[in-house]
Amino acid sequence: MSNSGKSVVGQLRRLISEGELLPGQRLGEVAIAEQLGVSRTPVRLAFRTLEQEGLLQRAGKRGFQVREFSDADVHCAVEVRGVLEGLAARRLAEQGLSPELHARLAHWIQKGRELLAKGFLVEDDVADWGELNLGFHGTIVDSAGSDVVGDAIARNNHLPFAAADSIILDKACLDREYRKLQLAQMQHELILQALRDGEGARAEMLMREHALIGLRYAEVLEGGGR
Amino acid sequence: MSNSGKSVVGQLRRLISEGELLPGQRLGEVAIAEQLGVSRTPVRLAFRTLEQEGLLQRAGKRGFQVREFSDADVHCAVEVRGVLEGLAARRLAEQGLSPELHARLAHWIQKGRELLAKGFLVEDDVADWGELNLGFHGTIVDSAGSDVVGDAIARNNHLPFAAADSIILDKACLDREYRKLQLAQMQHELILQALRDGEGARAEMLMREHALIGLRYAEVLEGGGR
DNA sequence: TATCCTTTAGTTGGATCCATTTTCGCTGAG
DNA sequence: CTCAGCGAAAATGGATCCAACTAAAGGATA
Repeated sequence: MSNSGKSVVGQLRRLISEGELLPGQRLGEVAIAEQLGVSRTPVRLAFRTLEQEGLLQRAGKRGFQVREFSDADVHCAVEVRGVLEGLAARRLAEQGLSPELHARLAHWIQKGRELLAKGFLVEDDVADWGELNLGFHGTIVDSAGSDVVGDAIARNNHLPFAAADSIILDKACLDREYRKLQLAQMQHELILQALRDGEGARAEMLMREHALIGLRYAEVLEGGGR
Repeated sequence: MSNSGKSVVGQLRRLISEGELLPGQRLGEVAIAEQLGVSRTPVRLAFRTLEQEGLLQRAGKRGFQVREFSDADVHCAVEVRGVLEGLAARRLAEQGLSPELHARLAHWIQKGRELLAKGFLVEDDVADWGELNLGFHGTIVDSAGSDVVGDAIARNNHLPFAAADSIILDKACLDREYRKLQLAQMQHELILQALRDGEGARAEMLMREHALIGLRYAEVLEGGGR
């Protein structure tokens, strides 16, 4: 079977985010089980996990259905990530940035500078930006002093449109994406500045605004990008 | 069986929050299954749910263990609730408070006034306050325009010390609790004022500060009350 | 003809069974 | 005496079986 490698949860997540399973669609355990070539047991386990993640919701008294997200939901999910990452940034600024942490963040910022230095984007840059963006954000969140914040962000990121690396919406329009990443890079640098100088409130607000980058563009692009 | 009524998830949650299952303790499926008098299947489902809720974490490659929470975790969890409820309050203020919503919130505030009017607390008041507090907070969160915020808060509230109704720590010391609830009531009234007048930033900040009530007391009380 | 009741089919929750993996303990050798 | 290797037992993941419940469909009666 081709599914041995990937978990049922991951497969279902992919099927949902790729639109194979439509929002509102009712999911039967047996149907999914035979579609994935496994027994009902792992499917039942996966349904519970995905329910907690927010991708599925109970359909009445019987079974689950793919949750559908409105524009307001997307907006809220991005704002939720913003306030949570803002909280992490503020805590980090308040507790002081160690030299090691500063170096780690500066490393990712340097990566961003190099990526944008040539003045335009190529397709491969998208993955590289995703990596450094994940590194920058992850470093801040993991340093907030408790896993609780990171867990809350991770749970929120299970909503496919809410994750930080969903900034890149449109590989076709690399010109616009370049300007977007320029702005994001600038915000990263300002955030590090605020963190270094212990400016908690500024770091928090910068991080919250930073989260909205993808959203504002998504709104302009007529609700694109899921 | 005495467990037919309550779900396995609920029973495990109770066992954990009551200290029957100690933090760091390894949980075997069979052990829990026969302790609860059920088969392994519902236990396996419950473990996945509780893992997502953050009460359990994977113990190496095999099985789960009760997650242990540091003081920093407690602090962070309360702050997370604060920023999320603050987000809900700000959104509500920005979108404007309908007359119906204002009436609902004023109703809970009136309940609070009546409860505190007599100048002291009796034991039964604790449950009443929990109900009105839940009503007030729930009304705001449910009106934020998207279930995403409420879901994030609900997930965070699965951490037993993070829920809004965990303000009441000490039934023995009703005098101190009375002063605490007086403060909380005042904050509720200020929050409604800010919501009514469309003061988004003020509503958010008041809500964030409001979340810290239990925490500040808990710190003074030497980490008591879970 | 419409509504209510009954029956039936399908779906979900719980229990048990089988296979795989991991860990612990025992034994033997250096 | 210690460490490594092997074996056994236990625990977990997956599959299947059984029971209970829900929902839908069909028939009967007003």
